[in-house]
Amino acid sequence: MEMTERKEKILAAIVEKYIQTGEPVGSKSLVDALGFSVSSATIRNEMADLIEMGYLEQPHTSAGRIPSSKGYRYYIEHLMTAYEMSSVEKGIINSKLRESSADPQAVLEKTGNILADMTHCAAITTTPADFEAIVKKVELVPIGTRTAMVVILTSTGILKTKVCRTNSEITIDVAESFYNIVKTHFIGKPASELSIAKIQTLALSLGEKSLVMTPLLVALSDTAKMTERTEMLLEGQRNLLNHREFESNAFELMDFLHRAEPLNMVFSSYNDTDNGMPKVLIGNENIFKELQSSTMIFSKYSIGNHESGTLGIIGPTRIDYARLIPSIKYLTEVVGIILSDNMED
Amino acid sequence: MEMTERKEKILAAIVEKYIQTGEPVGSKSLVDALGFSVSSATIRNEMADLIEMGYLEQPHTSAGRIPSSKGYRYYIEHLMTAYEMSSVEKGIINSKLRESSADPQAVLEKTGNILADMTHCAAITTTPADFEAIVKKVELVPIGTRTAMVVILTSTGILKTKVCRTNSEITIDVAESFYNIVKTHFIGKPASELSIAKIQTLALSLGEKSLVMTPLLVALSDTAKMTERTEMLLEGQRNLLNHREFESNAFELMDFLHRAEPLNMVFSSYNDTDNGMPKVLIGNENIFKELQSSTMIFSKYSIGNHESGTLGIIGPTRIDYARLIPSIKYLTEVVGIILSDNMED
DNA sequence: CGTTAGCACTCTGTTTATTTGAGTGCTAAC
DNA sequence: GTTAGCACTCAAATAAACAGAGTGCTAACG
Repeated sequence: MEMTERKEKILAAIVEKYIQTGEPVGSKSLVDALGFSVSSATIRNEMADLIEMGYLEQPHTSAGRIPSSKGYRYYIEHLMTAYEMSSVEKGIINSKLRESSADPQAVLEKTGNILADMTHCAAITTTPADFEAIVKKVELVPIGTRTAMVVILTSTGILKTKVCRTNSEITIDVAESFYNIVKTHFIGKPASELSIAKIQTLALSLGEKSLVMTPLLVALSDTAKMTERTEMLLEGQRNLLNHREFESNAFELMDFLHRAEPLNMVFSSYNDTDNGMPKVLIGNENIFKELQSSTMIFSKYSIGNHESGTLGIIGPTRIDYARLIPSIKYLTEVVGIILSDNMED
Repeated sequence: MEMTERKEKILAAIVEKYIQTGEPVGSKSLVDALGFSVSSATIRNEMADLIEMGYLEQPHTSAGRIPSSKGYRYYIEHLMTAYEMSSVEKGIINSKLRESSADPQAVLEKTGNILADMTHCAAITTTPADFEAIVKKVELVPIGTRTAMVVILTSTGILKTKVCRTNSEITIDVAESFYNIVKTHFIGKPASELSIAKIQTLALSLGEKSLVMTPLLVALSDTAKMTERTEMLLEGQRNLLNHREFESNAFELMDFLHRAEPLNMVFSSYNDTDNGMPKVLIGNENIFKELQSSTMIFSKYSIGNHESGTLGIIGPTRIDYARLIPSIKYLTEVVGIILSDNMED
């Protein structure tokens, strides 16, 4: 059976009405919602076809219809007219994000908040990470006589610090040796080379200085690891409680969201930028059963030219796709721009 | 009417049974739970007295009894035998926290996680803050030609950093001037003196250098402010969903917890350390109506000798006080010790 | 042939009535 | 002061009845 224009119009009307009301949509209520005039019986016939084609579902025999995952997908790919954000809205978002633009972590937290507020869903953002990043700069900042802060800056503009403590005094002499080692072994090389293993072999060759140096180098290695590791920020989980579809299993969903690994798996298995369009996973399109009554919309922001992190939302499948997809797209772009600004020298 | 030993035993039994089962406790089921043998009628008489005295409540006529806030309070103050944590448990907590002991933020996050896991409640921790802190050290770490990181260390061991960007190059000359200004105006003085107002008057007196210097000084002021501001970390909110008492209003409660100010108000209005014992606020003992069906247990950790921050939990009033109060007490002590360690030079 | 009116049928959600049982409060006797 | 006994209360569970939204099907229509 093939799709006709009228079927498309009916499908679109059902999706939109259902998104709006949350109630299964009946044939009668569609009669007036549609532009052209047909009887409810005709619509029923068409709806029966749409069910057969897999675009609609029936909660039970004598109930209205609701869109299936496939129905939503057809809708977002062929039927919906994406909402255009006004420049005012854009301006507000922009200025909110610029407030704390120097700290990536803060920017992403804010982004999460904005997303959660805008969408009434749970928002997820991941901090930038880049496995190919190279160490650009290392600094050792003295804090106390035996305490210092290690600072790493990578080529992708990621800045991480860590405080470490040693057993003996960090003299100027020590600091100098530290910088020498860093210069010859690490600057200009991938951060991933700063492994514990390498540190250990290096420490062995240091002789008596090894004792003071090792903690510093270990801290350095830890910090380097931080530049590679993505961290997940979860905002607005409480919004999930306002959707009836999660009444019963809100805990399971929230618990799932806290286990970062599976989500990371999802994010990383969709690495190809779809021309900058956010990726949408609807209901049973999700791999994890915990998500199969939800929709995820996410997108990768780029720092410079590298896809560095993800931001997205999780909500019910019944969600205003036409508005949210463009919003997430825009936020992704802005975050990319702001964080890229940070990178330049 | 005065309290008798038998009444106490009955009250304790009711509280404990109710905490365990969540069902109103009837007179019959108490007969065998009590050590001595009396009939259910006698217990009923006693329970009637306890209601009159305000220690018990009745959800409706012909139902069992549940403890009132006052009843819980009497229980924790006179009747319960505090649970002693085993040294194994203590050891586990200790080592978990030591893992990331250098970064206070990380320690508190971990603490929150541990608390949430242990108690199945929502856990709140606040970062250390001290209004009387004195600026001990300031560093300017070069990041790029026009970017630098400002570092502040206070007398209470709080370390904060902020990246800032200027419009012109940060030369060695500029850095020197910066250090001079800092040395003469800020080191050894309270962090609170680093106000924007003061920065502004200072900037005016700088002449041509003002242009480069102002962003640096503003960043410095911002960073100083960060040392004073407490930040709230909320962990394990989802646990609240597992308590029937929050079935209907979980959203309201979670939403309340996200508005940091009211909670801060609560924390700061109980500043006196009650001999190191955690503060317990049960049901209607809470000022905010959003909390009146919950119990808060919190306690202040000290860095050095100053009370610096708070950690605690929020859960239903029906909670295992005998176990949780000592746990929170212990955690508070450990966190204090770990963070104090960081402070020493 | 697609469209439509008509109608019996299905299923849910709501209301109302009935029953059950745990638990109480009270009284009178011990 | 304690207890057995008993009538009473109330929430929760079960059942029955009802209303109404919506369908599927059939037969008629243009």
